[in-house]
Amino acid sequence: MPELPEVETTLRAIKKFKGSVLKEAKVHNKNLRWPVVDGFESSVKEQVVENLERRAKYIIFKLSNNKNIIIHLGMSGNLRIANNNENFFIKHDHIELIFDDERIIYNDPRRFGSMHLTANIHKHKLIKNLGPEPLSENFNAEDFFSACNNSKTNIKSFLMNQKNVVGIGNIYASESLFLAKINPSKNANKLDLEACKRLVAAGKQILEQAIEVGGTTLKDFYSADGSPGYFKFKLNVYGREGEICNNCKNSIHKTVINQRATFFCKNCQI
DNA sequence: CGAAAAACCTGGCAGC
DNA sequence: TGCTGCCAGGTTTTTC
Repeated sequence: MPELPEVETTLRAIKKFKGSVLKEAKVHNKNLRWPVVDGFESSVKEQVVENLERRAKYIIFKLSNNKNIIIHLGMSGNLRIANNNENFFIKHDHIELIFDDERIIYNDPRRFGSMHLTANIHKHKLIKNLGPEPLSENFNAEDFFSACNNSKTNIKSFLMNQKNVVGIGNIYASESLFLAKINPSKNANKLDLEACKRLVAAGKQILEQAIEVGGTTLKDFYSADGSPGYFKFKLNVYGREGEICNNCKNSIHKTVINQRATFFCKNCQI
């Protein structure tokens, strides 16, 4: 389910566990994208969750023993909250993080996600090479423009590369490029500063709006299949092949870039 | 080295 | 009803 807004929405839903004691973890299936380390359960047992934060698409639990749990949801992962008096499992519930009254359940059919334990977040291999947060000042037109200049790939792949900016996945890449009126196949090094300004602004706007509507789904967070996500966000191009462009009334086209479905308007996006 | 393709998995759906 | 093939919101690993 996750691009950055969905991860952020998930984080906000579980933020209430900050300050709580993680009584116990149960790993039912350790075979995720990478195996959950041996000793995970004993390492996190009875630790206070001192902070809950997000970096890129990773959710990070800071524990009182100075260890950190890192969670990535992959393509199909989600977290949900369940009451401990409901002994309710569904297929692909892999890990439980159990608190006094409630527990957080990690479910992931495709197991592209993962859960890690590390002492130093910033040295972790999945974290250390990440690019700027899209909603921060570190993601700005000037720096993005100079990075684009040094790239030979197309702008859509460039935008989805987490070294250049984090959090933008396949859906919001198409949506951002539509809003910025840039053709997804265009070489990154062909973008001028004005185009970069539009794209950076578009990316921030899309992500902020998606987070905003994601927040409205929080009330559904308890239901097993009520995962917050894309269904509330109004998409201009993604999944709309053959439909009418909301801007110019030509039809939306679909192509494949880097093995990923890509949607755009040939008329609006130059 | 950077860029492009393959790989990791399961489930849902269209088409036969 | 099956069965088959294709598609899916990510990112690492392998190949060129």
